[in-house]
Amino acid sequence: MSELNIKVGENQKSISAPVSVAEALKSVDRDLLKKSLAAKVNGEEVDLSFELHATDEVLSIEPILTETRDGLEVIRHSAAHLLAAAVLDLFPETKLGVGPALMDDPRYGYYYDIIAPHQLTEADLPIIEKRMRQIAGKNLAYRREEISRDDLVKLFSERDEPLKCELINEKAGETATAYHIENTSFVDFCLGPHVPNTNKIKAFKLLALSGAYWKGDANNQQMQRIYGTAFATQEELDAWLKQREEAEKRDHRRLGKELDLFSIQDDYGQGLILWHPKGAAIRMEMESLLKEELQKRGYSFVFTPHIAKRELWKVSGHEENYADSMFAPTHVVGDEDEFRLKPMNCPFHIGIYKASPKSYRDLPQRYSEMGTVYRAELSGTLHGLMRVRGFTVDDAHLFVRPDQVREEVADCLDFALKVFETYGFEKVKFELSVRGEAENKIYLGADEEWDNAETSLANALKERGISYERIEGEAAFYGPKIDIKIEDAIGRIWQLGTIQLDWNLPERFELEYTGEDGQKHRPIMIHRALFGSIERFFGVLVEHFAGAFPFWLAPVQITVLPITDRINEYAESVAKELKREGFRVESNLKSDKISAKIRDAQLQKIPLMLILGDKEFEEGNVAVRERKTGDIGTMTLVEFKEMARRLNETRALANV
RNA sequence: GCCCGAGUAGCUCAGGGGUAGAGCGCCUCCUUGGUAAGGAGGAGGUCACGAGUUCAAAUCUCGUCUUGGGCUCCA
Repeated sequence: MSELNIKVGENQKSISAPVSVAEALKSVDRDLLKKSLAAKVNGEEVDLSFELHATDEVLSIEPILTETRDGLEVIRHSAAHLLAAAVLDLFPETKLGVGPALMDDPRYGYYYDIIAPHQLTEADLPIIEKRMRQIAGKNLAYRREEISRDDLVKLFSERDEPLKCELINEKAGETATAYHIENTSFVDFCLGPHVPNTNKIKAFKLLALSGAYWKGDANNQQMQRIYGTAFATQEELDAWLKQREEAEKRDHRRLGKELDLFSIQDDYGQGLILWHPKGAAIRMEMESLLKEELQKRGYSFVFTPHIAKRELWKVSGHEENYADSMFAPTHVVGDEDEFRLKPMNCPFHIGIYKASPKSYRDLPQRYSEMGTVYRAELSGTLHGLMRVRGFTVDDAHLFVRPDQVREEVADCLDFALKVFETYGFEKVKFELSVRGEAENKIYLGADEEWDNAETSLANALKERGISYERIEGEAAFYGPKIDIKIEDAIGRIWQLGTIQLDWNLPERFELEYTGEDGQKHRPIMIHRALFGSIERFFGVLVEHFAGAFPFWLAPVQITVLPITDRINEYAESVAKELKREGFRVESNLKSDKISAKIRDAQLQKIPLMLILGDKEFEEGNVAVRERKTGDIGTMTLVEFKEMARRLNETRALANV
């Protein structure tokens, strides 16, 4: 028996080897072992059962604890195995695909892709889940095995698991690792680590069923995917389920209908939005905010058509790279020329730039447009306002000299922060996508150009004191970009706009300006959209505010509620006066009781209600109720107008 | 596009081989009530569409359309 030196946290000690990781941890701290699911030995993830052998070096052992992200990943991955074991148990003919943990998808925690002998339906989920619980309850061990690749392939081909064989041949080295849950027929080709036994998986749930292509490729066989999630404790699972319910309540499709904001109707086409008066009122405010800021920042407004000659899309490269997302060409009867609906606005703004020669003094040129574009999205991907076929981009294209990039980008960042702050998005995330190891990607332009551009973007971010994430290899082939993401009121992340540098289109369209030196130079184009799509951002806002828009955005800002019919006339005069001042006002003259009228207004989430009875009429006052606070007291109409005007002007998020 | 679920009144949904149901909303009447639902009556539906099975289909079968969940965070 020999000695082994281990280090766990600050504790260093020597124990006799060989010894399992579990025993090693236990020798340091009993409680620590209880909380551990797996461990990292010198940084490498291993099971608790992993055997440590004598060595001269000091082994650093870091437990992977239940409550950490790594721990959760182990739980979820192990739960995926448990799911597969249950499915195999119930349907022995099943062929296995892959079953990873999902750590960044708020919807699910893991899945397993299978080829099942019959088509599963939602009714199967509780059955499978029940079997998972039975297996988990038996407290079976997850056993790891090191095995030669050939033996493992043999094992899986005997079990008639063609997909597993394919994976092993692709991924495994000379030796491979397999995991087996004891007393089940489940074996997986898997790196691990896993929980030591099934009773460590305490809180899990199956969630959904879907189709999924083998390796995500639509040319491959379609498999059945079972989604589930798992957490370290039941409390966490319950909290997650509750959050999910909350998200459902905020669903913009549901609220859009309840609040009469917009509709999508078969007769008009899938993925095409009809903005109802109330939705349109909100959109007008959204656009006003943008227009104000655009004007302040020296943008020019332009308008461009919805279709253009097919030739244009050839020059721009869309025909070549983007044809699948474009509506098919169309033409005037009897005419040769073909036209296509625009999927992007850039070529039009380029046309405006090219309409007259530019000197270096003219730059930057900043063109902005609420440009409506059309994209032929696959029917199955359409989703409410979030994924549509016709939408409006708060688009702008800046034509700049290389020395202007940093400053212009910095202003875009200010712009973004200002706008999102107004909506109450306190957490805005920026991601800088730069070129990476060009494996199968051909980056356009010289290395020097790229270096300069990437540095300009990074400097713009730094200059504004914005922390950002740098992502290698995510740049477009034509230039680096900054993506903008925001976190909403219930912690969900939405990818919105982007600031993109582009030297491809200037090249394709041969854009020029005359420099100080009298020579022709090529401008750089910056594509810049903050919302990405007005429709989508509107959807995000609906969910963010849960339909309870702040005063300045609310489609109906004020509703006037007379207590009795005697007051109707006064109520109407108040409503009329407020309308004249530019507020969006309704009045409710039905013969309902005041409490019923209030309830109605509350359900419509109208920010301010004016409750008018004999007293108010006689004194010429209004009694104000705020939808969240309730009664906020009586004031003169003049005072009320002043208060409401201030709410509008400051675009206040709270109404009191 | 592909896989699975769903389509019944304006909305939310129940029902189910033999007069089509509820609540909310809408209209009318009664009620005039001070901060989240007063009462009564009425109108409103080819049960998504098309075919088939049947004496009989909203119901069962098939197809179409629409809609919802999803379609490699890589053993």
